[in-house]
Formats: sequence, C-alpha cells, structure tokens
Amino acid sequence: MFQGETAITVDDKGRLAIPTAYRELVAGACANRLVITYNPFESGCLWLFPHAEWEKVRDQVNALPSVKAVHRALQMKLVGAAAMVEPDGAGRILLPGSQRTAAGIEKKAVLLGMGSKFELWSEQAHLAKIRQTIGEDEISDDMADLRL
Amino acid sequence: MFQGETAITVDDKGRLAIPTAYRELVAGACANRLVITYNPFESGCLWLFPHAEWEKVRDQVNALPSVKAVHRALQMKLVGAAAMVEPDGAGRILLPGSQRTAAGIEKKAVLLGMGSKFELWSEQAHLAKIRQTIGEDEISDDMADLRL
DNA sequence: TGAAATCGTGGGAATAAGTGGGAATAACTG
DNA sequence: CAGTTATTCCCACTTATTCCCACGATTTCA
Repeated sequence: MFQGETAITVDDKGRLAIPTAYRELVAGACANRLVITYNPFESGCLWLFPHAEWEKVRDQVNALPSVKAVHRALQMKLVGAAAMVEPDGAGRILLPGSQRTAAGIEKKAVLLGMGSKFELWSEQAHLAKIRQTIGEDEISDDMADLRL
Repeated sequence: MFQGETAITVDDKGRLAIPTAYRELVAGACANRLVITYNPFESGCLWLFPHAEWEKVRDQVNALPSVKAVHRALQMKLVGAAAMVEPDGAGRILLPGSQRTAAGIEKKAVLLGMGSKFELWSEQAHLAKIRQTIGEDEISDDMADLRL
C-alpha cells in the first residue's frame, strides 16, 4: 500500500529514482517489475503499477467491448501505452520518451503513492490540482456520509 | 500478448522495423507471418495481426450476412484489404503503398501493442488521441465498475 | 561534532538497435 | 523480346540504449 508524495527529479536521459522508502515495498510486491501507462482521465499524469496489479487492470480493460469509442480510447491509453520497466543498479527506472513528452514531465516531477499504484505528475500540473479545492456542488452521494 | 507504444520511422520505401522487444514474440505467435488491414473504426490507423489471430477475425467477419451495408463495409476494410507480410533479414516489414497513403502514415509513426494485435498510427493522429483525456460524461456503464 | 555510510545525481563508454543506401533480381509493359 | 520499373536482399553507418563508475550532498550513529 503506497501513500505520500515525493518530489522527484527526472534527469536528461529520463531516469527517475524510486524513493528509498518504496524500494522494499516495490521489490516485494512485484519483483521490481513496474508498468507505466497514461492516466486516461488526467493530462500531465502517468500511472505506475506493480506488475501484479497491472495484470488485473489490463484484463479488465481488455475485456471491454471495443466497438465503443470510449473503450477503445481507454484500451489505447492503458494497454497500448503500457511499458514494463525495472530499476537499474541505483534504483532508477527509465521513463519512455514518448510518455515523458506526452505527459509534459520534465525535470521536476511529483510521485504520489495512491494505494495500489503510483501517480507521476509534472510539478506544475500537480500544484495546479492541489491548489484547487473541492467545491460543495461536486460532492457525490458516496461522499456525503464520510466522517473526515 | 503485445503491449506498449514504440516510436517508429517508416522509410521512403515503406519499410518499418519491428521493435526488437516484439521480434521473438511475433516469431513464436505466427512464424513471422503478419497481416495488415485497415482499422475500420479509426482513420489514420492500420491493424497488424499475427496470422493465427487474423484467421479468427477473418472468419468472424466473413460470417456476417453481407446484405447489410455495414457488414459489407467491414468486410471490405478488413478482408478486402488484408495483406500478408513477412519481415526481411533486418526484421523490417514492407507496408503496402496503398494502405500507407490511405491511412496517412508517413515517416513518423507509432506502433501500439494492443493485446492480440498491433495498431500502427501516424504520429499526429496518435498524439491527438492521447492528448484527449476521457471526460466524466463519456464513462459507459461497463466502465463505471472498473477498479483501476 | 566528526566520520562513515547511504542516497541521489550526473556523465561516459560499450553495445545493440535502427536507418538508409545500393546493387542484384524479378516483374511488367510496350 | 527488350527496356524500364518495381521489389528484394544485403551491407554499412549512425543513433539510441544500457550498464557502470564516480562525485556530492545529506543523514545517522558513535
């Protein structure tokens, strides 16, 4: 279970160091095999799945009937973009160049632990999201009963 | 099972190098016989099937009663356009010129691993698709239950 | 407070992959 | 049947990727 946000620097070659706090967790969860895809719902954000978790997601998404345009878009962004990466000797993973540019992730980025997966945001996109509070009109029925 | 996106350059002769990561997979899945057709649902996109997979698709499509116009259109784009290709010594396949122009695929293209088949997009068309996030109003009933 | 260890970052070299061009062969047309 | 055009195969070069090493900063423990 991943949680917390970490400031990350991506170097010119597109390498990104996994924070030490997560190293053991990742090694245990998926033998160091991570899968990078697009976040289909947000631009400027990539998803990082442990391989075991990814397989579940992939199978769910592939099972959707591809006659619907939305489903094809989802399959394209998730399965079509999925890149498997393994950390190097220094615990760094290599972001595929295409995804780095498409998500607009440059030197400064933010890694978020989101339960079963990570989210990688460009610093700007992340800051913009955080600054933006949740308005009352957005509250869903599921949220209404929360005790926070 | 193919997945991931790769930037591909198509040279003046219409040759396209299969990424090394897929070479063995393709050789195993279909003895290097690939079938190229149009993606009937998206313009600017071609489909590449391993031969074994193609036979299933072809038989399904051919079985549709051809009195309906939609069926004929599908049969035309899939069966009617199917070209079998095999990689050369350098692991490159030759795109038929007609399909290259029809799909608008020029020098810069993107190859997507989509489970049982590949998709070949022109760089522009692909980028446009990726940049476009999935909005809340587009979510289908099938998608609502996904746990991503 | 100092020293050691660990973590993060950058750069460089070896290797592999991708790309382009050219020549030989085959096919097609007049 | 000959000339021209298209296709295929092969070789070589350039570019990208991967692995490894080293330096600097920060933290931790004695």
